[in-house]
Amino acid sequence: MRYGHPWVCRRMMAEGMRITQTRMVVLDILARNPKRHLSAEEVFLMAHEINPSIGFATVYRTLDLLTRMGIIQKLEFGDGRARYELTEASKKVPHHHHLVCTECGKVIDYTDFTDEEKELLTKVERELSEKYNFKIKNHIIQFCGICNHCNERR
Amino acid sequence: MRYGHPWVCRRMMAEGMRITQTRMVVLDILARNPKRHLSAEEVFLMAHEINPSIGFATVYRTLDLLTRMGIIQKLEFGDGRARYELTEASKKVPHHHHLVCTECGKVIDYTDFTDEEKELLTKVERELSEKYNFKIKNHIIQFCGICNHCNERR
DNA sequence: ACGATAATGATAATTATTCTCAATAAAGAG
DNA sequence: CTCTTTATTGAGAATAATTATCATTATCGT
Ligand SMILES: [Mn+2]
Ligand SMILES: [Mn+2]
Ligand SMILES: [Zn+2]
Ligand SMILES: [Zn+2]
Repeated sequence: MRYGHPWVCRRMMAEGMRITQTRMVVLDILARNPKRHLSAEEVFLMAHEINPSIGFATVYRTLDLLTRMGIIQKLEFGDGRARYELTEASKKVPHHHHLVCTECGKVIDYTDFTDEEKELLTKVERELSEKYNFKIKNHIIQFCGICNHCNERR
Repeated sequence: MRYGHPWVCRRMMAEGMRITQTRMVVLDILARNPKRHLSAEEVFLMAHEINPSIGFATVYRTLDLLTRMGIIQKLEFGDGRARYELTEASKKVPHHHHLVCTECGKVIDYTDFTDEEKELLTKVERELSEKYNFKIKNHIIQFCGICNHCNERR
């Protein structure tokens, strides 16, 4: 069968993994929804519409696999369910961080200031990596607070 | 009764909250273990040793309360349980960020580079705050990767 | 097409966290 | 100190996200 995402497929094959229908469907859902922060359940529901035989457990397994491969990133915004989005490495999504409202859970992606941030981050990563002998794969940066909507309701 | 943490007590009273045994015990446990990243269960077990009548639900409630007050911070390192530590605002713990090993779950606190980081962070926070009309309370910065121990085991 | 086996789907099991509600204890008034 | 009000608590049940199990299936090199 023919699938998209040749870069991911190549990596999977190189590591002896099988390229399955479910894996491609899950990856495709994430690639087609770069702006959202999908939970496992949301991915499952969308996958289920494409192919009703896809199971919930496999969605979890696939999300975990893609996370370990560094293709997607698992994020926890404090509402008790993990969320997933493509990483910068996928080339489908720009490098960005998050603003999280602790009142309503709203999440804002921001790409501003990332040049300066990026520079410092690269430096910090390099030095931490050296000092602690730690192989850094990625990072999570979130600013937590109250969004404008929640602010006005006071 | 006489308790420590006068700063926290003052804030609680000012907001009409009651200063209870359980709250003080939980706060004390966190203040006495600044280096660890205690889970709710760990706090409960320690609280239970001090006063066996303290219940699990109240530990959760107190951790949530202290988090909302900005005295402690809730952290998720990806192992499925939240962890808590004092914030900088408590003056008992220095401003720091985290290195998280995605293999074994080890967490390293690092205080290096925080001067530069801090400066940029302050600037970013100010600008984001303005642009998105977002009242920023704190931030979470984590570098994820593989620790030296896990690296050597390959 | 075939065989070895990695991957899957259904479902049960686990586990962190939240909810419920009667009982308790903190704080202010007298 | 005693009394009253009511925020807070403890026990246990309930919820909900994630993980484990296991028989079945689909992938892929041959
Ligand atoms: Mn995002
Ligand atoms: Mn820490
Ligand atoms: Zn909000
Ligand atoms: Zn490790």
